[in-house]
Amino acid sequence: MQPMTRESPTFSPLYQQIKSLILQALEGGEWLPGQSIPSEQDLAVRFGVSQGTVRKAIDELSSENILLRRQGKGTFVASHHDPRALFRFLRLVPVGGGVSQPVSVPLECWRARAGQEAARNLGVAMGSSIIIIRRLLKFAEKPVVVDELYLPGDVFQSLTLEMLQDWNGSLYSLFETRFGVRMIRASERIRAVAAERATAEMLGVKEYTPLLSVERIAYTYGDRAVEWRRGLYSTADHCYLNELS
Amino acid sequence: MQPMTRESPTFSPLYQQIKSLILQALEGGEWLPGQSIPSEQDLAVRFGVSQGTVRKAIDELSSENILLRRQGKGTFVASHHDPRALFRFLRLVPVGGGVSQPVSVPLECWRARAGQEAARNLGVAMGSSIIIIRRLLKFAEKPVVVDELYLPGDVFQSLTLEMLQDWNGSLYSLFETRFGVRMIRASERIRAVAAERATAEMLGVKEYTPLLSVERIAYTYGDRAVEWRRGLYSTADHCYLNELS
DNA sequence: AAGTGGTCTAGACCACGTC
DNA sequence: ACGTGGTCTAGACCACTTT
Repeated sequence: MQPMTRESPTFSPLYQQIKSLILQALEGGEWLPGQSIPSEQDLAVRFGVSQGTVRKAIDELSSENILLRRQGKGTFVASHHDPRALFRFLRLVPVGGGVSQPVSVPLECWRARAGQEAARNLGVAMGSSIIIIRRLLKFAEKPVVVDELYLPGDVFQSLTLEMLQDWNGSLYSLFETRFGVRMIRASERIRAVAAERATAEMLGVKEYTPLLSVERIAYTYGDRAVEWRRGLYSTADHCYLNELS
Repeated sequence: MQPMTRESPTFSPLYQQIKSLILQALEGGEWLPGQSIPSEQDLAVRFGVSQGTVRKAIDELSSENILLRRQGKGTFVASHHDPRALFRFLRLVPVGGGVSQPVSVPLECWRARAGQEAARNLGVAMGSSIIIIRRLLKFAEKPVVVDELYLPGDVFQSLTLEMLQDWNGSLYSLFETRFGVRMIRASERIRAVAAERATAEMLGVKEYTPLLSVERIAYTYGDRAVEWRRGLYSTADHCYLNELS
């Protein structure tokens, strides 16, 4: 592999090309979440570039939380099994300051056809098969979030309510393990809404209580949207924490 | 300058030490926001290290939005005058998808003594002098946010309501220009609350309308807290956008 | 001792912006 | 033509982990 010259219309730095090749390998399942990838030196030989160039590619993938470097041990494919990954996608902290692990309680799971909004958010055709999940998130036995998720049916074909209930771990670790779908990034749109009666009951708050409405679109490799969800957060005992930097 | 050995109890990589020295120079006002800093080669000579080491230090400062590299031109001290810096600290987008610049409308500005909460959040002694600002944020003539800010009195001594009203630009660009205080990062805690009567009137919504309560602590160099604010956001036409990555 | 990532250096050349 | 940051290389040595 050689650096292209400015003459090339598709010019990009060598380390970016290496980064793409590594991403391809990841997407193709050559190295699975939790496993180590080859050493920098091996990859340098494989791609025919210097170790420094591989290093720079891995640096970026590492800062994007796609790979994880561990000195002396190697470089690993990031996994949602890692408890540190949890807070990345669930930015809820107790208002008092303590710590407690969330417990996911799946309520329903059914098939449907994509409406206009779901189709747009998931990047699929209207009328195509989708899966809808409703679920509760509890902290220390107390319900804090009620979620509704929309997933593309083709990707999550064999998903059932039982599978969700039998799994103890995050949804994303289930998706990663059972469906080979690893969430890379997401964007959330947050608004304030009043609790409707059914929601209020599930969360144990009064009707019309202000709640956070958190709408998320999550993406896997190649910026492909594979989840659209809307959560209603009770912020009596927890708040959404965001670090601006 | 030389790399320390593992024997040293204060071991840190050379490039981290260079990074600290650059931060010191920034904090000391050696290079002001918007200005360029010396070239990598000059800094390498000044600090007695290789260009690559300076480069790595600047890389990190650049990824933290403290410096800004421009190929062919040089490396610049980031400034809140840069319109791109605005969205970093105000993650509001129109729900329709259009674009419009916010306009800040200062309402009040007065002196007070720090209570327990303000003292804790600003890292000052209880009873010390603080400044409180109330202000409205409008998008396309419509009020969307009402803010209350708490600032340490010693840092912002000469601040007046007139100064705020005469300034057209963001608050942070005022702080940077008039008080030499540059905000580096902030952390926000978001909850949902019901609008009180006075707030509802200012935002043009009904009493008890659900609003976002966004509480922010902002930090300058050396992780020193220099602002505590609470904003109430009307999310009828705008929503808070957060990218999880 | 061997293998991994982490740091540091020196030098070559490219791409961008200004003079 | 010159100066700036951006890329790429090759090699040395350090720090951490495992064998």
